[in-house]
Amino acid sequence: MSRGIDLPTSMGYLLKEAASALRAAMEEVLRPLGMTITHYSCLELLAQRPGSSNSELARGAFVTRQSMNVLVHGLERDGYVSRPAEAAVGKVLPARLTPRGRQSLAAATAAVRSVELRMLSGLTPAERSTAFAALQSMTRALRAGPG
Amino acid sequence: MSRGIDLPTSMGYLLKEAASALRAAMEEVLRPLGMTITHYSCLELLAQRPGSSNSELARGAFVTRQSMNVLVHGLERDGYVSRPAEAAVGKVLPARLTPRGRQSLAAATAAVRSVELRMLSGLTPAERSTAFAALQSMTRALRAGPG
DNA sequence: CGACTCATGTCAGCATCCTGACATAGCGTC
DNA sequence: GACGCTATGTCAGGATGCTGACATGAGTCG
Repeated sequence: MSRGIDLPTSMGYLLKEAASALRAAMEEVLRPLGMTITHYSCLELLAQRPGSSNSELARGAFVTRQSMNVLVHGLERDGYVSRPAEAAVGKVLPARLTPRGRQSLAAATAAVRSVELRMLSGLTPAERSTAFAALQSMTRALRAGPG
Repeated sequence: MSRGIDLPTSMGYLLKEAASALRAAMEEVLRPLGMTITHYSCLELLAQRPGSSNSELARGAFVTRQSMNVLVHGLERDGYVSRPAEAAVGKVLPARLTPRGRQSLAAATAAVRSVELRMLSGLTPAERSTAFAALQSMTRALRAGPG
């Protein structure tokens, strides 16, 4: 089919490839639970930072406020999260997990953890920490801007 | 604003974070050239594998055949790539870069290369190859499936 | 206090990409 | 040659996410 020419051996392409594979694997294990990756990300963020605002969740899940807004509304409608009807102070509506949301998250977390373990199965602890530091360095350098 | 609680320190989150930062940085440098990431990816793939089919390009750019199809039609309309009107054999329409496409790609490649260099600026050659191998291992393990 | 800046929530419109489905061509097997 | 399997190109429909814009509230500085 293809002439077997070398695919791009750039770190950028490899990073995209790994992220794509991770995304596919996570979708695969979350689908049986009736959740999407964004669903899970939102719940996981709320578990770690209860009372987060919509905008904070959006930044944590790498989406816009608007997208996260419709998602949170859906989660609220389905009883996974709860928000006060009106802002106690300012315009921020702090969201929290409901018991149902916490229960749903527990199953999802287990599934995602298994994916992450599989992803790291071929690496020694030393290699893992090196890769971890390298990814942190890359993210920092990219965020620094062109200057 | 936030209580400064530790953000997820999982490799998966970090991978997504790095890929997101890379995407943002690439969009930033490609926008002045009037190109999107998918545009660039398609042209780069065609430069490395001339005569690729639409489906091959889709796999290489991590999108569906349908999405790549509309993209290639646009690139063909704008004179960046050329495809035969009818398939010489089978249904495959092999695409090739036009001189204009090659010229446009050259500028984009330079811009993307600068982003990649910035991304790797904080890493030693040894760290780079270790990270490269780690990403390859992670991708392989994820693609292997749950079994 | 008044003006300015910033962050947030929200609305409307649009672009992008995907899922599902279909017909067709090549390939291998019998 | 007939059949099944795979891959490709294409069409229609819908879900998802983003850009642009607006009003409001909080904090800051003169």
